[in-house]
Amino acid sequence: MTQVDLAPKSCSNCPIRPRAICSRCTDEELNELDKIKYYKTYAAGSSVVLMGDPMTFVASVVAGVATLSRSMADGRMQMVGLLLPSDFIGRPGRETASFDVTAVSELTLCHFHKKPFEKVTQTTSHVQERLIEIALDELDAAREWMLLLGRKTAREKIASFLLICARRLGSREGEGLRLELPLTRDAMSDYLGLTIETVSRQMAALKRDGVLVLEGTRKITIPDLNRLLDEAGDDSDGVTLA
Amino acid sequence: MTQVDLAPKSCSNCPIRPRAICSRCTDEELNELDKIKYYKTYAAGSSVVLMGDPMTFVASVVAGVATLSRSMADGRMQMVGLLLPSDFIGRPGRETASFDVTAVSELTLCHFHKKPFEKVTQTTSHVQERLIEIALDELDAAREWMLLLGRKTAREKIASFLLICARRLGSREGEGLRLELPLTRDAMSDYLGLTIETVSRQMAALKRDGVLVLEGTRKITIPDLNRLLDEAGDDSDGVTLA
DNA sequence: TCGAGAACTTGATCAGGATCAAGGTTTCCA
DNA sequence: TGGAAACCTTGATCCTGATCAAGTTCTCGA
Repeated sequence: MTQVDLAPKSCSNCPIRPRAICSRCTDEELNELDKIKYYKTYAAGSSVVLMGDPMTFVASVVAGVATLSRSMADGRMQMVGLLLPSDFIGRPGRETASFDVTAVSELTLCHFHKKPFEKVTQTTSHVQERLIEIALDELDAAREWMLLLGRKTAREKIASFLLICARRLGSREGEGLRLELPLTRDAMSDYLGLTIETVSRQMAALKRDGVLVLEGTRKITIPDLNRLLDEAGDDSDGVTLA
Repeated sequence: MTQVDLAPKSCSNCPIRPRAICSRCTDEELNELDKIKYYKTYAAGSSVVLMGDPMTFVASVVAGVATLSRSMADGRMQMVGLLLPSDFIGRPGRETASFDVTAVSELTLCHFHKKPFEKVTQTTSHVQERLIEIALDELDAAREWMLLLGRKTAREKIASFLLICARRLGSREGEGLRLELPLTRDAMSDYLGLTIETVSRQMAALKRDGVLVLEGTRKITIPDLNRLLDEAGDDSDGVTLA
């Protein structure tokens, strides 16, 4: 596989700065971070860490899509987070991974060695603040997702997922919104607590009912975002999935 | 209702200090906190805050049990957190509540006015650190719960819930473990993403199969914790619900 | 101690989504 | 460019947990 190295050469041309853990860092602080960071690219489908592995780093997603998931002994699994560019991976103060992290597409991470990074958080209060913000945003998103998993119908689950993707990845096109789904049907089913067959059927139903237009299997157009919002049930204040 | 005021007179006799947000505070810092805090007791069943309400405080649970929940327009609801003594409520840096908070039993909270509390977190690094720890622990618990909601059977859900209660509330008794359930069957169903009838039936089934002994409707004994662990599916590393 | 309401249990039936099974597309590389 | 594998769709059937409907057992105040 020819693999283009997508790593930015330095923080100055980094595409995710505004939302990342380092968003409020001064040039000087960035220089400090530079000493403890390294970029690495993972192939689509490869594993970044497995549950129980020692975690020697934390990282930011620079490009691509990763998933956080948890499995049961008999093979049942549930995705518990979707990691898009600027999202943060890892947990200062914890030695081993609590979940599996998997690259879904080709994935570039900006890694920080954990020990020195912890020193930075302890001494740099705005990094610590940013970390709290990130953790609390993810907590809100996780709880929102609990409502989805526990109480929503299959159709509502699909609509909610499309809504998240539309908000985070969509681009306006005339009346509607255009986007490319970041996940396969299979990964969608893992995320939504459904089977792949149910995902496929509900996508077909939403298409039949004019809620979305499919072009191939990943490219979709949402002609009317409010219609989709209705279908999603009760996402009144907007899901902002971590 | 005769209502005994359970509020401790001061931090020195506070039962939840070791695990609370103020666990690492010096006496001096406690004096500072003392100026911005107040105790308040809520009757069982009463609402502490509703989603969308302005949040003017953060708080620690001192005694009793509260729930965090989220509802849909048509009445469906999902509990997204169970708050036991020492757990923290609220989110610095957010103006309105993202979820409903309800007192399940008589509940005593130690409130801190939000604005001055935010000042404390900004200037006291170990409070900020404790806040990160708490948020990340809750995030882990929420993600663990997502696996339960998305993939576990009704029987496994009940067993997982009992396991959490046993770990956090149980006391050893001979071979087994004894505890009083903190929730009604109805609240359990909200928590587990089930109906009350299913909860009742599965409790009966677990009793029939000797996994638990019921005494009345809330007092239970677990003769064999490992047996319960098996029934819960895959809680290998231990659920520590926030 | 009685009575009313809340909390809980149990039974019968139903339905949404899982499972089993087969076939159709797309992608990718040899 | 052809073939295999991955990915996706569609159909038939099944099963777990929801829903509907009575009862029963607690709890607590009068």
